[in-house]
Amino acid sequence: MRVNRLHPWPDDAAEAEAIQDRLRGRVELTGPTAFSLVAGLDVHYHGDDDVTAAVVVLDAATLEPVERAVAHGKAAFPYVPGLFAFRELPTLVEALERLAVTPDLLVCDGHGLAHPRGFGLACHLGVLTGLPALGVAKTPFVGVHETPGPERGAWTPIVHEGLTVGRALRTRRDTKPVYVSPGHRISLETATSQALLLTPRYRLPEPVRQADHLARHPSGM
DNA sequence: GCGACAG
DNA sequence: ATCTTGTCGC
Repeated sequence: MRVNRLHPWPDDAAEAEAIQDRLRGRVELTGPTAFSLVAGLDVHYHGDDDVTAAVVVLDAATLEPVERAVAHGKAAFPYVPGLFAFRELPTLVEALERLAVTPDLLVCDGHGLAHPRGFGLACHLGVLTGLPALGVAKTPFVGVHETPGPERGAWTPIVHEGLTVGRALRTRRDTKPVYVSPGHRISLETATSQALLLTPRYRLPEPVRQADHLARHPSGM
């Protein structure tokens, strides 16, 4: 698939924040409620700044893999909480561009709206591709929330600066929750239901799990 | 001033 | 993210 380059690469944190503040206005919180080709994305780090980005596209109905792609590169920015997306974006975009199919939904490893400026990795990838996107993070970042009940499907709102920006969601019974937030062209409600639908067994959604596996073992096995 | 801080 | 053993559960 093709991905647009909507902005120049930032030289420092101030420029990166300015890009986030500008692109934030493009985020849409409504969109489709059902999907047929769902992509999971993840990045694996080696040594200091070598990265491998992986994308796995699954058939939403069966959760069977349809296509995979990987790309190797360098972390493109220093790690700064809140600017994390700039590390992985170029390599993730390269992997996406190697896909022959175009997915309907991107499931990203990190936050979307639940971000200090309301523009996490999932929002950034959504805006660059124009595709619906949601974020699933393994740890909370901004806002406050109660602990959801222990059963699969239980959730509580994440409230940041008076706004509900995401949900703490229990995807598996008695297992630490995940933190779901909209990225682009999706509602919080749909992001939550999709995250749950895509997680029939383990803690993390199947697309992200498989992308994680592929990023770690690009050659197979 | 000090600690915390997606991956 | 990554450095790392054993252990518990499916």
